[in-house]
Amino acid sequence: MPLTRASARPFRPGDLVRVLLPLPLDAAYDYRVGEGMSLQAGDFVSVPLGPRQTAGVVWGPGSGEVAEERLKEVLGLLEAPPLPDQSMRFVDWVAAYTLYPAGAVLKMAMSVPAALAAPKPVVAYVRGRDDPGLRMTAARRRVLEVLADGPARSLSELASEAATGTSVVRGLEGAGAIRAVTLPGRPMAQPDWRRPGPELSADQASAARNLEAKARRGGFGVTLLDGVSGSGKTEVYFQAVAEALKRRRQVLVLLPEIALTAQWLDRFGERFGAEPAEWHSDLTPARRRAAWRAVADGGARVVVGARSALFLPYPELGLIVVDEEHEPSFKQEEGVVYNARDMAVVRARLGDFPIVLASATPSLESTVNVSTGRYETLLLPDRHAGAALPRISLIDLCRNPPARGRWLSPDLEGALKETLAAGEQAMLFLNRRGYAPLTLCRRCGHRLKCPSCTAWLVEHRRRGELLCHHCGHRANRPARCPNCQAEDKFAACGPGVERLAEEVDALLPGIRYAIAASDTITGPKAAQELVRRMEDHEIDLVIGTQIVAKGYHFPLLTLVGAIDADLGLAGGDLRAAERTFQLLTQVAGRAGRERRPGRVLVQTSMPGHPVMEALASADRERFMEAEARARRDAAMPPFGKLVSLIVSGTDEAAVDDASRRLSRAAPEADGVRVLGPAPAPFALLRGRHRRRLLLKAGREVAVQAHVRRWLQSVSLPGKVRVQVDVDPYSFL
DNA sequence: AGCACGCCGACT
DNA sequence: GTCGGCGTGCTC
Repeated sequence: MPLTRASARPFRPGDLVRVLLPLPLDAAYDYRVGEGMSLQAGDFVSVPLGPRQTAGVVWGPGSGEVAEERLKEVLGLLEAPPLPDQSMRFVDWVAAYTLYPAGAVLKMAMSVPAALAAPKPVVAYVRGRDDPGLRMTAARRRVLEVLADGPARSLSELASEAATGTSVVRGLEGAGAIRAVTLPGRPMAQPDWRRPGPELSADQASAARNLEAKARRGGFGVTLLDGVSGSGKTEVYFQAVAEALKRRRQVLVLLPEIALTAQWLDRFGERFGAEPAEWHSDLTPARRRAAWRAVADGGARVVVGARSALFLPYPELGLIVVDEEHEPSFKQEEGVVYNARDMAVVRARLGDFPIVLASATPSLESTVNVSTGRYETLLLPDRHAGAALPRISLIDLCRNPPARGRWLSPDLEGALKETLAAGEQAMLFLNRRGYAPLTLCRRCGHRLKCPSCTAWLVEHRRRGELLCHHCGHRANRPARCPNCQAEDKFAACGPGVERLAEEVDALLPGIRYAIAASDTITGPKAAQELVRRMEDHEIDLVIGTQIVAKGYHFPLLTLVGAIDADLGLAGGDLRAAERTFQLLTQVAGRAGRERRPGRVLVQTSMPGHPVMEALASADRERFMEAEARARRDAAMPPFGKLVSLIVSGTDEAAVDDASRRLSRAAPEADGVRVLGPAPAPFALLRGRHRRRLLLKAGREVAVQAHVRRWLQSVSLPGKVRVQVDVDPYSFL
């Protein structure tokens, strides 16, 4: 009916519309709808902005608060499906919660500007006219034979099937023997929910049925899938994925570290017979564009991605799975600061569909939400296929120390030798990149530090450089001490994975090992290569940082050694104990995942610490209860709320002045306290001085309103920046 | 985020 | 004398 059509596109020529731009502006801008144009909320449009033009989204009717002479006209409607209403509400919600401008949040949903143009038609080749005069070569003949049967091929497909280069194909095109045609966009291969899943254990099957029923019914609800490492959580939630696909809904699976998901993708492919759409930072521009577009037009039914995949414009999202939900890397620390796990729950609530949080070591937040009844829980207490959980033993470094200048205790060294002698594989875990975390001058004690951060320079011997892990500053190893000019007096202090490798190499000459750290495993390809080398038993040992804790399944790996289990406990971080427990449990979970039993040796100088006792006694519940009690007593999250403000700038005096003024203007209300200013843990970072204020409030307090009013009440010079972090994780 | 405007060091 | 460094501010 005309009536519904008119109300569906309510903005007509001459009307004012509010257009949200993907920029950190405080508000959406008003524009006038041009002649011959009709718009609706969600439309992607092109608008003038100062001297340039930008893409934005029609957010609603104009505010009418802008002087007539400043108003400009919408330039045009872009050829992309409109941003779904749920995505718009999500952007507004995240902006209000994180206290970032809505435009900054929208930018995450519009991260591929090229996707807003009409998709390029797919060009493919078919046979052209038969020309007896055509000069024939072997390569040309192969090309024509390939096209003789079956469908049109793209340039690259045709060249590779005919085992020739693209120039031959183009030559034939020029000669008229083949011609290019445009095809409608190629549909992507679709995951097939009808394919039978693997046989599940009784526990798995009952959890799977439960999730399946939730996906069938729809409706918002959070389920914590709490299963020990190796219990087959993935297969269980795949059942819910299959059900959502059957209901014609899109599915999003969030993984903490997409570089490490090669094995996950293989499993998905085996289960559903097609690849999901991938979304992460190292996609090529073309694949990025294709993925965004496929999500927007509904062609992508399953998306697996890192946290930013949450902001893609799903028109039919019906299930989210957050795998490894405890992972701190779900917290985005740059740009808009948000926690993807928490925002995923919000997204599910806005869309009124179920969400599954999966982990072998659930976060305290989720555990508490289960105990208060906000989340449901499904338990998988046993490893799949009868594999046993590994035995965890502590090695007391005070009683059983390594030799001087070494890091492997005699016990761990012995276990390593035994394991390799038995033809099995081992993993050594040390959460420190590089060779040594600190280099000092033995004569004067001078320590090499970063010129623009409060941090030591870390020696990376293999690259022959000293690196700052915070700003990327690089320096060569100086020949003489910059302080006392002494030559050759530098001493490396403490171990990193490279130094550990050196020790192992000396101990077991010829041992085949790989170092796995963020600088050696840089993307999915490198991760896949590591997996392959382990599976093919090309290497006997992996020496890795925290990136080896996640998700890997190495059938022959039976020994895990944690070199310095206490590393994460230093520094008064709120979540230090929880995180250390999770990390060590996850690393331990790599051992003995198939028939051969695993063992885990944890080197610690604090065997009496609650984290170590919990690991040794496999008593997660008691540990988490004690953590929860401590947090409740201190009114800390999740029993209280925190907002951190980092004041930063290059001018230290201005930063100090701004922080003091903020402190004086701090909100005064029941249940709200402001601590600080204090030097932020990195008081100097990338050349900027930093001070921190911390707002602490009761659970019931609407902290956002307080902080918004607080920031508005103080006018600060432009050279001083305030970064707001609602629910800070790392206290950096 | 761009892009323009504006105020201090090494060039024809 | 200017070219240009990026620090600061504005964009409906």
